[in-house]
Amino acid sequence: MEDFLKTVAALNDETRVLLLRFFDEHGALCVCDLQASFGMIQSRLSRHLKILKEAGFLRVERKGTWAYYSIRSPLDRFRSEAIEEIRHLEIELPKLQKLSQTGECKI
Amino acid sequence: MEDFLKTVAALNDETRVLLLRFFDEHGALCVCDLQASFGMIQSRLSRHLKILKEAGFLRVERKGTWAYYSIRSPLDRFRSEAIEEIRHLEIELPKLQKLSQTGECKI
DNA sequence: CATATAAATCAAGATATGTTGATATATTAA
DNA sequence: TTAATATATCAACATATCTTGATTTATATG
Repeated sequence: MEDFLKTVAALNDETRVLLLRFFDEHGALCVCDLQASFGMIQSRLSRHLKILKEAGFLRVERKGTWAYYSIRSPLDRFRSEAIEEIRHLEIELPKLQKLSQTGECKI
Repeated sequence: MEDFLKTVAALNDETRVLLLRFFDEHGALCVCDLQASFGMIQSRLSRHLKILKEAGFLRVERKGTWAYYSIRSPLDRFRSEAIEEIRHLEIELPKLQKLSQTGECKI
């Protein structure tokens, strides 16, 4: 029960749904990429990424000071179905700004 | 997005997960059956049933003063998967007290 | 009609969650 | 070591959600 509630609680926020969809489309991204793409402040993103990670949706890989988040694989059945559902939502996502790759990340 | 968030919000509460599992096991039940079975007050149950209904999980059929709730059928894919997931949770449910059938419902 | 029962709704308080700005931590490089 | 950058965490406030008890609504019955 605890695990299930943590999973659905993670899904129960528009920002986190947008993030999951963004990762689903673009793969691994670091926080500053998301800051640039979504125009959100860093503490807000860190919080949501932590919730998604602890709910089993995301994994993190550190490279220097960067933290690259991506959708965990494999996902169990229910989480996969959730991602699939999110994949088919009609939502407008921001354009990807991948600053971490070009070294422009000084936000 | 709105519909998806409403669906996961409905799942994001232990009481509602227990109710869904209870309906999954026992079929149609009225509010007073649930009051007797769960030992919860009526306003609390009515609120949760309304949320589950408006999220597309339950339907209601009125018979006199009774309102019989049951899991809606057919459910779309994601809601079905949610029910399936809930079906496999290791949770302890109360024993069913079906007062509405025996006419004992005077709570 | 008046009364009784089942269910829905409302108001108030408690708890949880999200946002922001400030601060702390970690890594890299001078 | 010091400074700079990226990320994480914290504190304060705002908003949302849950619970309860009281009230309202709807139906059935005398």
